[in-house]
Amino acid sequence: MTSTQEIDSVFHALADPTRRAILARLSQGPSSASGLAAPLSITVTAVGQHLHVLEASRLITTRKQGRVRTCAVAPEGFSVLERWIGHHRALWEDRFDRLELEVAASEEP
Amino acid sequence: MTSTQEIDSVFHALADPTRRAILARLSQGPSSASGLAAPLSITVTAVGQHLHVLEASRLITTRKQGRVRTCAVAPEGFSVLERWIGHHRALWEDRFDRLELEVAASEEP
DNA sequence: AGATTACTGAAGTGCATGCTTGACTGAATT
DNA sequence: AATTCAGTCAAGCATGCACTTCAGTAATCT
Repeated sequence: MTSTQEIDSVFHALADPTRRAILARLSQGPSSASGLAAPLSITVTAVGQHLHVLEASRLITTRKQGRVRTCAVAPEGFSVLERWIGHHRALWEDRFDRLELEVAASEEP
Repeated sequence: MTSTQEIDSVFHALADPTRRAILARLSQGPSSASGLAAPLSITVTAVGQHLHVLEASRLITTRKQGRVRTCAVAPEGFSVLERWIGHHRALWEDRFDRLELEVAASEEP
């Protein structure tokens, strides 16, 4: 099962363009916090805050060795997202199927 | 192609729990605005604002006949979401494959 | 025709959020 | 040992946003 809190944190994390840019960058390979900040033209502090949000929603993992924190994408957050989509798609396709049945039944009196 | 504006509007729409509740309700069948408002214990005005956001991101369609506006889920917004996930999954899995190749190459001197 | 119903628009409020600055910690470099 | 470098913490600011109330429009009911 997927709790609504998990879903909420994932969608909240992905709602921000800067965080999606960070994810796009990380999906091409790991990076440090300052390495992420440079092309975004924002402060390292701001990046740190985004990383905290992304890590809380399990979209990335973070590990600090020495003085540099290395970030990489994590599959868990994406799984939550995919399960949510799958669930809703199933609901609405099921409803669509039943609608077709009703139409078929009404055409055959 | 999917523009970043489309992606942004879809994620922004889905970031709000109330809007996701509306979607959950609509995935079980169409409803009017006031029919959506009742179980949410918020004003019809608030629902109308949410509907505007959801419609702009093509997650729902609405149609006003007479004085009642009927809402239903739409597949377009979800396609945008699925393409985004697929794109990122492809990037990171590709990277993962290349990583495995490197490891295999380094183990064979 | 008058009353009720379903929604829309404008304006306001309070809280969340993204970002900044400035001071600080600890690791690496010289 | 002194300095630079990577990141963190606290506080503040400005914008955005979800929601409300109040007023208005148009369709439906009696």
